[in-house]
Order: sequence, then structure tokens, then C-alpha cells
Amino acid sequence: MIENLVIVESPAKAKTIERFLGKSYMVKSSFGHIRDLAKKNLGIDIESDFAPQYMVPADKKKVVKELKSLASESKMVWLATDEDREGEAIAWHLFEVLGLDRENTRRIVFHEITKDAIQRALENSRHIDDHLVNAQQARRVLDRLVGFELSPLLWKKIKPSLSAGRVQSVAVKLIVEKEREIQQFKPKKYFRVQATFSPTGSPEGQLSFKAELNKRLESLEEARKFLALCRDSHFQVDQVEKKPLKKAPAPPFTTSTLQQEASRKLGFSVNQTMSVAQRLYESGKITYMRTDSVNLSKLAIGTAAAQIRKLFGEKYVKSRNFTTKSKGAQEAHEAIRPTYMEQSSIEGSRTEQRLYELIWKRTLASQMSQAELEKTSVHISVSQAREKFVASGEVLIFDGFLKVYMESSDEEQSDEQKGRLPVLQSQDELQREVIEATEKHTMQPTRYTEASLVKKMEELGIGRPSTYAPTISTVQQREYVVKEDRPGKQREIQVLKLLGEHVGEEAMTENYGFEKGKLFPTDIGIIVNDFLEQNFENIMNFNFTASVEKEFDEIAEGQLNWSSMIERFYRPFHSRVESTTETSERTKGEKLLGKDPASGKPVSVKIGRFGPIAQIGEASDEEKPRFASLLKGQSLETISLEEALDLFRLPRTVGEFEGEELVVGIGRYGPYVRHKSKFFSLAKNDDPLTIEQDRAIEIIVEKRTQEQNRNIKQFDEEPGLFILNGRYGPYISFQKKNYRIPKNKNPEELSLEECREIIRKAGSRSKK
DNA sequence: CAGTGAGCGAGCTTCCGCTTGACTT
Repeated sequence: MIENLVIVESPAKAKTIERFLGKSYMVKSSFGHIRDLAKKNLGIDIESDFAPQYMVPADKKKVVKELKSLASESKMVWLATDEDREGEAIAWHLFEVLGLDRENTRRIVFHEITKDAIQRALENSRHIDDHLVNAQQARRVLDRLVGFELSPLLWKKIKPSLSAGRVQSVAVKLIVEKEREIQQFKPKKYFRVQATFSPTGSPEGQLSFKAELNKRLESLEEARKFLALCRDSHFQVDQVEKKPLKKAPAPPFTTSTLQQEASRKLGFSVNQTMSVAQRLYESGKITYMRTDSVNLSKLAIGTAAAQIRKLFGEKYVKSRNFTTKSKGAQEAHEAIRPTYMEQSSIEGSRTEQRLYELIWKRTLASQMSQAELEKTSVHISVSQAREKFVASGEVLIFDGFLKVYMESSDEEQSDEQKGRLPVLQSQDELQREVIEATEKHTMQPTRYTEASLVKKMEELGIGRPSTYAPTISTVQQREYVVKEDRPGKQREIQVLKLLGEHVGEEAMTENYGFEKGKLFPTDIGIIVNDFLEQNFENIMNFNFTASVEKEFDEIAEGQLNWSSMIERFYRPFHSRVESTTETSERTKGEKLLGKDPASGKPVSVKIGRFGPIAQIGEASDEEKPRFASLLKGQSLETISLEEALDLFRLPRTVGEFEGEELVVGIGRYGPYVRHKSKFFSLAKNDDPLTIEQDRAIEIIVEKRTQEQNRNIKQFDEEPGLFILNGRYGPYISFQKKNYRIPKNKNPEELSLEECREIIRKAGSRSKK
């Protein structure tokens, strides 16, 4: 007989709690939800008040079986799942599936894992909150109805296997809308004027500082005029303003802010962040990593203060507790923090160490004093003009939390320098060293990264900490969105420079628009988005989740019946699905671009079986239409007639080599030149439309010498084993598998025995 | 692994939120 059986959601949590409780407690975990709606069909009986049909999924049968038998031998079962809507529902499903009875079951909650909190929880047990459970059922049923009615509609009208849902469709919409904003964006030109001054009489260059004109100039004309005025002006300090400035640390990490900072500071994808954090959690180094709370336990605040005192002194200690602002936060856990604040670093892989240090620093900083700065603005008058130059400087008076941590931002860094200024007073004369007017363009909106999309979703209250990373993966898997780098473009800018008595003018080129790891909508993403927007405006509305959440809250309060709430949503929604099924055309995103000047036939683009294509002629024509795939980076929405026609210029023959044709084309893996039925990739800056014979031959010869250098060594006794030179250096290839060569070994001198040893070692490692 | 794009149709796809492994590279 077991005295007490405690069930929590996570096995790592179970282990920790078991340590805090005495021998009379056994702690087990449910591994999250143990039941879900049936997967076949809807899993909901629409005609019986939306009665859910719950099933235990195959991969949960084992857990359920074990818990059931343990529960039957237990005197008391404590359901200690999380204190939120989902946790309450898990407790209820456990109650139902394990066949528990009310007398021997208690519901308890704790949102921090400390001995005190657990003890308090045991003393304050309650029963399952049915209203909260109903709110969860409403949430679950609504999501199933939306997802399982909209997705099949997309299969019929657009393409099989597509998906739509309350969360993912809005995530895609954010990306589509951002892309359209960027397309419509027209940069405005202006001139920014910067000057370098120094106090009159000071040794050249030593005390010089930069100042910026307080006004942007509209045109080249204006910039010329202004610099001419400057040439004949003298400069004087007008006013010196000093302001104290205080900066407060950011709150400790939640899932969303951890993903953002790990992306900005460490370059991690949201998936990577979550899997590294999971390992840290499982090895007991950090608290739970899926949380929307910025709360820290009293214990953590105390140990952080002690740590700060020890490292930096009392002056740096400032204990505070933060409150959560994000929409729909349920705060079942603490913020993400180190389990032991006294551990500033850990053992583990490099990525684990880096993420841990980030978490440690952020947590510590959140309990440290404000930083104090003094901001100085110096206004400088120009004798011949009204405009003024402003120089700003920041001096750190007390570093406070900045000693360990500074939050990063998504905005591109401005090149404005803020540093120390020389000591200046009103009326001081200044000498100009150089004044520069540089042509600038206003910046287009910034595309989302994975992490900044999570930030936006959190602001809108869409998705939960446990779903941010999976949602981002889903929209990429469905090919609604791609994460890509895009090369920048170049443009010419004018730079005017006043040096001595001379104003020079120079045209320079500037790179802009380079994107790294940004999210772009695909054509299919755009088509699905527009289809849903047109027919299901309410679900695509950014406030949809917020407004249903409000109703879920009312259900949780017991003021609203869940099935009637669903009824009110479902009836109009379902009839919309039906009417759309009947009336809307099957859409392939077809778009007519114009006429082909050569044949006079229409040129159009659409989504074909294998992706976006351009087409000359129509299917009904006597002669079959010609097709060509769009290139990476092109889209149905923006492609021009000229660009589409260019696609048909390939493949083209550019000459011959060794008696055979050289054919240039673009395949699935990019531009290539084909020769004797072998393919050679073109280099990045080769344009397949203009490349000529000589360059094509050069590419082929290059590739051949590379191949010759590929083979380093081979053994007669083992003909299947090669030592090769690859992209990442030398390696051993054996039976279609590759093996790394230890750095201290010279690949050319390896013996067969040594190679076999390397393969054996690698084999035994992967089995572990 | 790189020139694809007809048309028919069986059987399948799909949601969000809570948890980990079991996989492969």
C-alpha cells in the first residue's frame, strides 16, 4: 500500500519534489495531457451540446496504465498539476481516467518548487475546479472546430495537406502583412549633417567631438547651400544641458524574452533555445523553461541578493519583484532562473554554458541597482544659419546592473556615437574640423525574425509558451513561410564634405536591404492568407483570440455556459464554411502579366503542382503552353512581365567544350551549366542569362581539379574505404557513412588500422 | 539530385496545448 501518490506534469519536477517530501510520498508524472479529442473525424458531437469524445492516445497508454495501478494501491492521491486552465484539465482527466474517488483525491497547486511552497500546498488542498475545466474544454473544442473545418476547405480550394488554425493563420498573416508594408514602402531621401568640432585653441584632433544638425535637409540643393553657409560661419557653444538619467534592469526571463535574447545575443533559433533550455532544466540547473511569469520565489530573491553582495557589494543590491504585463498570462510557474544563484557557470556543452550564463546574468541583473548616467547635450550655434548642431554625451556615474547585463534590441543600431564630451561652457568658441552632409534613405519596416515574431504573438496574446516554437516550425513546414537570408542591393548616395574652405562632392555606393535569418511569406502562404482573410475575417482578426479568451474567463468564473458559448460561435462559422465551399472558386493564385511580344500569347503566373510557375499560352490553345518555374526570391505578387519572360530564355546553349554543348539553366538547386550530362553549379555572382562560353568552361575545369584533389588515400585491402577531402576538410568515408578525422592526425599518414579504429569508436559512441 | 506542369481518383492530410524521448545528421 502507498500512503500518498502525488502526480505532477513533468518528470523532472517529480524528481525534485520527491526529494522534498518524506518516504510516505511517491511522486509520479503524467507527461502532460493524458487524453485528447479523438483524432478521426471531429471528435466532437455537434448535435449533443458539442460533447467531446476523449481518447487516450497510443503513446500515453503506458503512463496511464502505470498511474492507474499505482492509484488503486494508494490511500490518497494528490493531483499537483499546474495552476492554470490546462493544468486543471489534466487533473480532471486524471481523475476520470484513473477512476479516482472524491474522498481519496486532493487537488493541490504550487508555482514555485521549494520545500515551504510544497508544504503549504499540502495543507491547502481543494477539489477540482469544474468551471476552469470547462473553460479548457471550450478552448480545446473551439480550436478543433476551427482547425478541422478550415483545413479541409483549403484542401478543396487550394492544395491538399494545408492547414489553418486560430494561432498559425494569424502568425502567417503577420508575416504577409509585413511583406506588403515593405513592398509599398517608398524610401524618402534626406541629408543628414554631421560635424566634428574641437574647442578653439585645443591641439588638433585631441578634444574633437561629433555633433549632429538638429534638422534633416530635404535635398542636395539645400545641403549645398547649408555647407556654403557653414564655410563662412563661426561656431559657438550656445547652451550646455546636463540631465541625470536612470536605467532600470529588465525583468527575469520568460519563455518569450529568453527566445528573443538568445536570438539577438547568441544567434539561437527558437527551437535551439528551447531544446538547450530543456536540457538545463532536466539536469536541475534552471527552473521550468515554459513560463509567462516574471515572478521569482522569495528564496531566489534572497540568494540573488546574497550573491550580488558577495560579488559587488551592498551598493549593488536592489531586490524587486516584477509583475507580468503580457496578455492572457496564466503564471503557473516562476520566471526562468538558475536553480542555484551562487553558480555563475556550469559544466556542459558550449551552447548549454552560454544559455545558462545568459539566464544567470539576466536574473542577477534584475535584482541589482539602477544604473546612473549623466546625459549632456551641447547646443552649438552657426553664425550664418538658424539651425543648430547638437552633441550628446553620456557618462556613466554608477554602473549598477550594467555591470553584468544589458538587454539588446531588435532595431538596427544607429551610428550615433555617445561618449564623453570635452568640458564646454556657454559662449565657448569652437573650430570646425569637418562637416559632412550624407544622403540617407528612410528605413523600410523590419522583417520578423523567429524571435521577434514570438514577441509580437505574445503581445497579441496568441499562442502559449509551450507552443511558440512548435507554431514557428509548423508555418515553415507547411511552406507558408521561409526563413532566409537575402543579399542586399546597392544604391548611389551623395556625400558633401566641407574641409578647410572647400566643399567636395562625391558619389558613393551604399549597401542596403541585406537580410539574415528573416521570415518571408511564400506564394502559397500569401494565397492561403488572402483566402482566409476574404472568407473568415473574424478568425483572422488580431483580436479574435483576445475576445474568446475573455469568454473563457467568464466560463472559468462560472458566469457562462461553455457549450452555449461554442454554439454561438459555431453556427455562423459553420454556415460560412458551407457557403464558401459552394461559392468560392478553386484558386491557384493565377495572375495575367501581359503579352509575350514574340508569340502574342498571354503570359501568366500561378501555383503549379511543384510550386510557382510562369506560363506562356493557355491550356485550351492548340499548342501546349510553355512553363518555367519561378526563381528563389521571386513571387507571384511582385514578378514583372520582363522577369517572367526572362525565365523562358533558359535553358540556353552558350557554346561548346570538348566537342559537346554547354547548356545553362536553373534547376532545383540553383543555376547550373550542363556538359556531357554532368551538372556544374554556377557561382553566386554568375548570371545564367548573360554567362558566356569562357566562364562556363572555367567553372567546369575548376570543379574537375577540385574532384581530383578529393581523393587523399585508399587501401587495397579495403576498397570501400576512402580518405577524402570535403567541404569541411578531410574525412573518412566507409559504407556510405562519414567519419571525422581527429585533429592531431595527418590524414595522408593514416594507416588502415587507424581508420578502422576511428570507425569503431564512432560506432560505439552513437549507440549510447 | 537538376528539362517536370494531362486527368482521374483512392486514401490521406488538419487544430492547440500539455509533456518527453526516439529518431537521424
